[in-house]
This record gives sequence, structure tokens and C-alpha cells, in this order.
Amino acid sequence: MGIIERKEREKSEMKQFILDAAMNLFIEEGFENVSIRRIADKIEYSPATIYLYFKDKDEILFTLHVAGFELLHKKQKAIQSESDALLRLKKHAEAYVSFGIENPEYYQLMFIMPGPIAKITMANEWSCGIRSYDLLKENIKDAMEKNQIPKGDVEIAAFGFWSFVHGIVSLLIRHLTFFPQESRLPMSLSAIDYFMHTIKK
Amino acid sequence: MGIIERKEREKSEMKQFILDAAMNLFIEEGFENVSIRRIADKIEYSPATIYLYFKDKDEILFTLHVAGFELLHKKQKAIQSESDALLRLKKHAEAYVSFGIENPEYYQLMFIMPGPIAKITMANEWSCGIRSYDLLKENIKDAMEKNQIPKGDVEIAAFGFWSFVHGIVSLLIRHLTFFPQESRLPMSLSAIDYFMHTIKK
Amino acid sequence: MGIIERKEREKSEMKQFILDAAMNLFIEEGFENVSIRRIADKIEYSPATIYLYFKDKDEILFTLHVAGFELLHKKQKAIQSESDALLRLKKHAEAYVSFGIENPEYYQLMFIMPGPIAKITMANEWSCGIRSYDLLKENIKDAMEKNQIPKGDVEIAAFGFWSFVHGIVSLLIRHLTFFPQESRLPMSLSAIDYFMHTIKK
Amino acid sequence: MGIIERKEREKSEMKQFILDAAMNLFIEEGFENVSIRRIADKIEYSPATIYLYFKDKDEILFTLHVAGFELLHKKQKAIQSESDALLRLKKHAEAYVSFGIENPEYYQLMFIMPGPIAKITMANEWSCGIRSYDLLKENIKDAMEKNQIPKGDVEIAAFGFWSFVHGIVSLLIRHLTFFPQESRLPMSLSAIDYFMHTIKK
DNA sequence: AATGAATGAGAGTTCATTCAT
DNA sequence: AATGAATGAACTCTCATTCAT
Repeated sequence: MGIIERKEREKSEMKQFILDAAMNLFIEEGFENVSIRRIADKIEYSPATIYLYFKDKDEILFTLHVAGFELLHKKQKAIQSESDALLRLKKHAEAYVSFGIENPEYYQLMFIMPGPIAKITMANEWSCGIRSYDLLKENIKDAMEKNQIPKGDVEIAAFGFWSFVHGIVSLLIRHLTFFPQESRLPMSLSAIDYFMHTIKK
Repeated sequence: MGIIERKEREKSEMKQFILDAAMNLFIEEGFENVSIRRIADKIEYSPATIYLYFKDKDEILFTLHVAGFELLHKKQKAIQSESDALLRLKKHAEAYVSFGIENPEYYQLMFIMPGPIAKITMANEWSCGIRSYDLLKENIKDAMEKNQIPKGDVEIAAFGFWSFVHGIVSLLIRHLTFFPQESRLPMSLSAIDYFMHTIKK
Repeated sequence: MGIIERKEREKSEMKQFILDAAMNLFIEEGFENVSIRRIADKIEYSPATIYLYFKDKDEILFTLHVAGFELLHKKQKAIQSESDALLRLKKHAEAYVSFGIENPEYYQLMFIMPGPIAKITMANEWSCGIRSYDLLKENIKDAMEKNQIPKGDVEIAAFGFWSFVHGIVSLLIRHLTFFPQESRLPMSLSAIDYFMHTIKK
Repeated sequence: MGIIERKEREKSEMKQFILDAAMNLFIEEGFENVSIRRIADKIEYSPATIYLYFKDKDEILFTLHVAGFELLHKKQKAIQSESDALLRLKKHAEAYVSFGIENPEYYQLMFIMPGPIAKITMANEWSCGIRSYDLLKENIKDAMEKNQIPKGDVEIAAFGFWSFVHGIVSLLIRHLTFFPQESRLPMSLSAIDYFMHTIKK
């Protein structure tokens, strides 16, 4: 039994090795420069080897995608302990935005790039994303019930809320604002602050 | 005299023909599949012919880009006549979102795709985008001054506002919501409605 | 009659116009950047127009080639009045080398580039070159007869002599020496000087 | 162990295969017709395969270039044992010229073609050529010191000497003489002979 | 388990040239 | 006389992927 387990452990270690390399390339050189060959060069294996661990390039991207959602979800669960619904909502937004700013390459993969997303929606594997969205809806519902924000259709409010934070990250990632690098997070937090302030009943 | 005019008309028609083909490819096959050759195939001309009308691929993308901004700006100017500041702000949002939903391929080119954006920001040609953003800031300032929305830093409020609508369009374009095609616009308008309702002082 | 003549004059003026443009491009941008389109751009005519005056690109190069020989021949005839055979030989060498250094692009066309030369030898149009070569042989024969240089096979001596000066120009044109631009001519003259000094009986 | 060696041998055989094909194309079709595709066609491999063995086209040309210098240098070292300085100089010339006549395609690559030369001088990789030139200068200096040829500036004399032999080869390669193929070498040797005879003090 | 070798398909671009007008 | 419009053929190079070993 030990042998099989060891083999499996080794296999998954190698997978992780490849994923790390891919993600690094991603960060350092941008999406369009991530190629199988480049990944292989980076880990000092041959391109063919990668195909022993992943069916094709898409599978690599998809796996990274899922890992990204794991990371985001962890961040969001961490603030779920906050008891005040409105504050929790705010922290939720802050966590989301800071995740996006700190991990722009993951964010891109998860929410912006057309290729991987298409694959994922097709594969009905969006479940990992839905989990996070459900958390958001719960928080909104809670805040509405506690009369902290105006009542309304939860689905729509959640969509709006998500749009807001997704918009912040998207604009920043694409450098569509002229905020200097270091003031991105503070500016975003200020925007969230203003928004939460106005929404408060 | 008529001859010159006809030639010019034909030339610009051909240009438009190429642009249309490029845009169609865009919609149908996604950005990474838009190549000079594919465009040429589509219009049943040789690849070399395209270079008679556009300097290179970037010029095609850039032209589409500018045309997109033209379209958006026109939509926004149309609602600028609204005298009530808050309502104007709302209409502004609605116009933006409906532009994005109606012209997803333009929107993608203008605000989502990495390639062209880099070229454009470099080329200091972002001016067409700024024009729209300035309109937004004016409207917000006006609404603040008229005490219709909470006072605050205009820059930040504008960033938040833009994030909100940009987020809506981005999510819809990437099919990250499960709203059926036909209910996208109504859902978006509802979200804007809820948002404008909460922001109102 | 006048009309026909005028037409012909205009035709040959246009030909010269094209040739000048080609040669300029040659000088300014190097051989590989001389294209029909570039020539056309330069003279502000369409590429097709050029084909009204020249059968194809090769004919342009060939014509320039002949013009180069004309220039060289003129230079050589100018020193032919020198009565001392040895001195005449020296001046011959100097004229050749200075022609090459002053008109590197012509020289290239005439003696270095494979394409045009192949065409020319095929077309048996080398006559213009032979004329210059014959002058050289005469001068050598004269110097031998006057006992100014060692007697020997005139054909061989002429070949050696030509090789010497051709070698000088070729090396300089290809920047195979590290002499700075301005000292090329003096260095070449010194080399000729040394050579003529040693050859003197 | 044998496996690795065999693989390496095969790899270098393939490299040589490509180089040979390139060189053949060179000879048969001239420089401007040497393209990656043509090489690939010739060896009946796909163009992409070539990139497994050479980084790019320049590397192929550069490799051929260096091989040429290796060949030339070997020939020159072989006659360096000659003790008489003047005779050594003569043999030097003969070796150079016979190298050029026997390997016209190498010679062209090394000393005549514009493209590769530019790359090489830039890359400061001209060292292989300088090695040969230094040998020449030594020989000339030696002959001057031994009073076998007229004293003078070594640099200039070397330049003149090199020009002479380079000129011979260049003229022959470009078929600018009408010597029949088989009498090229003898004619060249005769020319060297005459030249060495006249230079002798 | 790992890989060296190979490739088809495709990218953007430039060229000399033709021909109807 | 001049040209606008068009093109086929070529260029270098990169990619994801396969397969025998």
C-alpha cells in the first residue's frame, strides 16, 4: 500500500510543481507568454513530460483557476465570523478586492480571461465560484433582514454588489485608472467605504 | 469630380468591410482567433489586400477601439440634457450598461482586452476614454453639490461609480451570471435602480 | 516631329528620375531595402508607373550598373593624359580606388552584388566593363615596354593589378578594416604608394 | 553511457546535415534564396525542425561563418612552418587564394556578403578573422626585418597585401574575369608569382 | 517516468508584379 | 500616361501536441 501512496504523493507533488511554474510565468511574463514550452523550460523538464500530468494546456489553466477560488474562499470564510451583518458585508468586499489586487494573475484567470472561463462554464465546474457567491447572498440577506440596508431582491442586490467589487479589481488590473501602484488598495478601500456609507440605511 | 468621390467612398466602404469582418470574427471566435488571415478569408480577399487599407493589425484594432468610444460618447451625450442631477447620473449608468450589453465586442476591446489597451494608453490616445470619464465626474459633482447624494471625494466616488457599471458589463460579457440572455438588460437596470435608490440621500 | 521628340525627352527624364530615386534609396538605406514600392513612394508615383519605364526591377539595377561604368570610365579617361607610363598606372589605381570609396553603392552594384552581375554576364553586356579593363592593360603594357615595371604576361599582371585595387575597395566597403571613415582614402593611397614603390624596377 | 554519446552524435550529425543543406543552397541558388523553408525542403524536414537545432537563421549563417574561418586558419597554419619569410608570405597568399577558389561559398559568407558580416562585427566575434590577419602581419614584419621586402608601415603593407589576395578571390567568385573554370587557380598563382617577384627587394 | 524528435498549423508581414480603368 | 486595387508567394518564427523509445 505504501508504494502506491508514495507514487500518488509524488505525482501530485509534480503536478503542483508544474502549476507553480505556470503561475510564476503568468505573474512574471503575462498570460500570452505562458506556453507549455516555457513552463517546461522553467521546471527543467521536457514539454512532453507535462502531458503526463495534465491532459492539455487548458487543464493546467483550469486547475489554477480552481486553486484561485480556493484562495478566495478561504479569505472570505475568515471574515465570516464578524457578527454585525453590515460590517461583515463590508469586510467581504474588502477581502474580495484585496484578493484581486494581491493576486491579479489569479483574478484574471478566474474572472477576466475568456479562454479558461469558457472551458469552465462548459464543464459545469463553476461550483467553486458559486460557493463564494452564495456566501455573499447570505450576507446580504442577513443585512436586509436586520434592516441595515434597504430591502430588495437579494439576487439583484448581490449581482450589484459583486459588480461593484469586480469592477474595482477589473479596472485596476487593466490599469484603466491612473492611480499609482501603491495607492490602489487605499483608493479601493475608500471607494468601498463611500459605497457602504451611502448604502447604510 | 464624381470619380474621386466615388473612389474615396469605395475605399472607406472597403475599410468598413474589413472592420466589420474583424468585429464579426471577434464576436464569433473570440479575440485570440482574430488574425489577418482569418479576416482575409472572411471577406474573401487576400491577406495582402488588408494591408492596403490598414497599416497593420494594431491599426485595425485601434480603429475599432476608437469607433467604440465614439458610440459610447454619443450615447452619453444624449442623456446629458436631463436637468435633474441624480436622474442624469442614473441615466448615465443605464446608458453605459446598455452600451456594454448591446456592443459586447466593442466593450471588450475598449475595456477588457489587454493587448490593445496597452497600445492605446501608450499612444496617449486614451483621450477618447477620458472624455467620457470627465462627464461622469461632472455629473457626480453636480449631484453632490445639489445634496442629492452624500458628499465625498469626487475622484473616489467616480471611481466607485465607474467600477459598479464596469463590473456589471464585465460579468455579463464573461457569462459569469446565469441570467438568461434576454433578462440581462432588465436585471442590470434593476441593479442600477437598487443602487441609485440606496445612494439617494 | 517636335512632339515625338518632346515625348521621348520626357520619357528619358522620367527614367532618370526613377534611377536617381533608386540610387538614393540605395545609398540611404542599403541594397536590401530598395524595393519597387519604396522607389515609387520616393518619387511620389505609383509602383505600376515604374513598370511603364522599366521592364522589371532587374532592368533598373542593370541601368544603374551601366551608369556606374560610365562614371568610372570618365574618371579613368581623365588621367589618361599623363605621359609617364608608371605614373599613369598609379593614377589609374588611385582613380579606381577613389571612385569606389566615393561611390560605394555604384561599386557594389557593379562589382560585388551577385544578382545584377549574373544578369549582366548573361546578357553579354559586360562590354562597358571591358572598356575600362582594356585601358588598364594598355597602361601596363606601356610601362612594361618602357621598362618601368618587370616584364611579364600582360594579362596576368593586369589581373593582379585589378585584384589589388578591387580588393582595397571591397574590404573598405564591407567595413572589414577598422580604419575610421575619414582615413580610408589616405590609407588606400598609402597602400597604392607602397605597392607602386615596390613594383618599380 | 553509449546511449548519450549516440544521441549527441546524432544531434551533431543533424546539425551538420542542416549546415550542408544550407551551404548547398547557397552555392546553387545564391544567398538571397537561402531561407529556412528552402533548407527544410531540401532536407525533407519541416521548417520547425530546424529550430530544434539552431536558434534562428542567423545562428546557421554564423556557424557556417565560423567553420569557414576554421578551415582558412588551418590552411594558413599549415604553411607557417616555412622558415624563409618571403616564401612564407608567398605561401600565405597562395593558401588564401586557393581556399577562396576551393570554397567560394564559404568565402562569400566570410568576406563578401553584407548581412552576416554586420551581425558578426557587432557581436565582436570577428576574433576568428583577426587571428588570420595577425598571422599575416607577423609574416610581413618578419620579411621587412629580414630585408626581403621594402620597409614600410606594416599596417599599410598588410592591408595592401590582403587587398591583393581578397581582390583575386572576389573577382573570380563573381566571374568578373573570363578565365575558364579550370585555369582560375593557375592564373591566380601566376598573378601572385608576378607580384611576389616585383616586391622582392 | 521521462524525453528527444518531429510536425502541422498558424501568426504578421512584405514583395514584385499584373491589369482593368 | 498613370494608377488603384489586388494578389500569390514568400519570409521568419512559435505553438500545442504526439509518439516511439
